[in-house]
Amino acid sequence: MARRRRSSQRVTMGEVAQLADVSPSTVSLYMRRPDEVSPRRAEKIQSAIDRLGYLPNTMAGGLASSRSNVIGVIVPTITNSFFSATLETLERHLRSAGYQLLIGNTEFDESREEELIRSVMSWNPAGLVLTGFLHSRKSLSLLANSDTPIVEMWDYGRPGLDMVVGFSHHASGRLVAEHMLGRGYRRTAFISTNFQRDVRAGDRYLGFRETIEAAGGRVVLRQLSGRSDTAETGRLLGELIAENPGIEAICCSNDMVALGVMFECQRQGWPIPDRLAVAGFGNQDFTASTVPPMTSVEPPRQEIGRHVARLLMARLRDGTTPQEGNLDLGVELVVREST
Amino acid sequence: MARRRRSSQRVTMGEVAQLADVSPSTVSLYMRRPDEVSPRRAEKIQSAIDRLGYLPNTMAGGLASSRSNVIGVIVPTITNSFFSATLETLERHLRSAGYQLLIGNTEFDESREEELIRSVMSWNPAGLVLTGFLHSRKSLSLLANSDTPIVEMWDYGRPGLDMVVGFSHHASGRLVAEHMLGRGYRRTAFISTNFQRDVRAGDRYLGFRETIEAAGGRVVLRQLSGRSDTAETGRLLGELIAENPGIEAICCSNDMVALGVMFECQRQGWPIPDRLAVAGFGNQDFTASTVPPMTSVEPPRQEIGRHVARLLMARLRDGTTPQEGNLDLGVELVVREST
DNA sequence: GTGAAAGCGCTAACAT
DNA sequence: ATGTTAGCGCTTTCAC
Repeated sequence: MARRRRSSQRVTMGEVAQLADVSPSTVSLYMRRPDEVSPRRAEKIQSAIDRLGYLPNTMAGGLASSRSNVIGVIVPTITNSFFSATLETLERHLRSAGYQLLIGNTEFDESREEELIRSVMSWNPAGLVLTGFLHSRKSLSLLANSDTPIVEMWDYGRPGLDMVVGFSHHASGRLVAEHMLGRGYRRTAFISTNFQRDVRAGDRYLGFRETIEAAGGRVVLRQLSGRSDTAETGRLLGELIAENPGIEAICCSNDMVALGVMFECQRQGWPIPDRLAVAGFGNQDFTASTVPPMTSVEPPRQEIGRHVARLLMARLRDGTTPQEGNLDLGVELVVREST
Repeated sequence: MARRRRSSQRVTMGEVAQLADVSPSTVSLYMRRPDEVSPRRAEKIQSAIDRLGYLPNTMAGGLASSRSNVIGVIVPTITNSFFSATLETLERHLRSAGYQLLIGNTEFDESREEELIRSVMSWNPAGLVLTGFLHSRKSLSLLANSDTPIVEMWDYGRPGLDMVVGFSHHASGRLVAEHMLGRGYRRTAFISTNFQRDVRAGDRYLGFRETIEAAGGRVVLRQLSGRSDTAETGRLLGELIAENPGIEAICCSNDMVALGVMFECQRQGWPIPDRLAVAGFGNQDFTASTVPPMTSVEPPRQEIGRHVARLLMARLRDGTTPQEGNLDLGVELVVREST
């Protein structure tokens, strides 16, 4: 069934001006700096706005002022509690400062990032937030001749394009390794989402492996084919233990993988941590309630959002970058009974 | 090099035209309908674009054509696998058709929805996607005198503002109830995230309760104080069973709550489903791997995204709404060993 | 404090 | 097929 609608004309600033009996530029001034308009006219203008249901046209405003209130944010995926928590915090902080987030997700595809950067830059954004340091050559050249403030987030330890807010995934893997070594585990395994998809999981693995091996231990690696999948994790763990029965501890690239490991242990009747110690990454809500409670690493999801917003706004306000334009927020190991 | 520009200054269409030795409007035409430009000039224009690194200014284009490629999407939260999966699918489909998503999250606050609608509408969006049917009076009046296509998603069964894509949460609660009754459970409980936050969980509860009670059963309700929290869920379950030792089955408002219930059962040594049957909602990946595997309801997360995109694009293309502008996508009960 | 006028960078009639 | 011209709805000098 086809339905026709009147294409209702939007109210413009000029119409508001006419009704309020002032000039358009006075209305414009009122919208931007209300206290520079005399109370009498201010009131007339406001009532005209209310009466007509006026909504300013952001595009026209952005074009005229040749600056926008848009901040582009590009993440690998929003279906992931890591990035979505950061996004939510970032959104809250930036929106309250009058900015609008334009979110793009690459679905872990580098060429999509390029396309997204293109698309975001065409909005003339006030700022751009990227995930990690890995960008294609073309992406870099797109950003090279632009003076848009850029923050790379969720990683740390390599030179960034502009500002950086994150933490070292390598150090985070090391932290778990040191804990495992402290508990006396030497024969370990690392079960991970695919490094192709998630380079940062790869960094955590390296940090873990280097530390374990430096202490004379051993690390067997298993990668899932794609994203965290508890069923595949269970299968992988079964094979892993069949081939390496001496393994005492498993470090997982995230909590979901660790959950899959714990379920499989339960199914096999392997007591945790006596037969197998298990650690996750993410410290998601449920880690405190697993049986036994899961040792995990708490990444600064929300803090990242907060600081990205702070740096961006400092730059936008006065063109400066705070001293700490390169910020390592660190992680915390939450030790529970699974190790 | 023809001329020097300060790097902060963006290249305009006019500069491309100049370098390609054509008029701006030819460049404009080339950008929008390349095959209506002669191959010779097309090539010159393209090489000028490449050489200058030209990126069109979306705001200027939008203003001039008085239409935008923006689709506003407002969800309660993006930190929730339900909505984020829908968003990801929606984004993929709409972006490939040239649209840009403007995502806002209300954090379950009705007054924030109003503000977000305002903010989105100021972009003159081509379409608007809202979650559910509950909108404040002011929100409604904002939408009343606009001809923007609107889709309300993730719910079904009440009259919508325009188009609707979702499923009945009431029916989904009923489905679980019928399954439980079929298994012989009559003394049941419903543990839920807070209805204030999540009205749809409330609908599922109603559907569940009505069906159980119609069969002579009983339902005890427990609400969490906020979002799904496995620790709080454990506590609640403990109290619930202490006060109602006869309860045989628990229906949870989502899989995370059900996971909390299963952990608590494991901790207490209550065999599932013999002492207590447990069902979730969401059919998240991990439900297949819990011990025992969890019975859950599969909502059409991705399908919602797909169909919202489809309806929106049909309307935008030819102004029509397909036959099924009001779409119940239904749910599927996935029965596993936890019931 | 207020208004007139000149754009912002593009699109869309229309003319050629 | 290409160019000319007149806006889109707002912001921003700059007079008054």
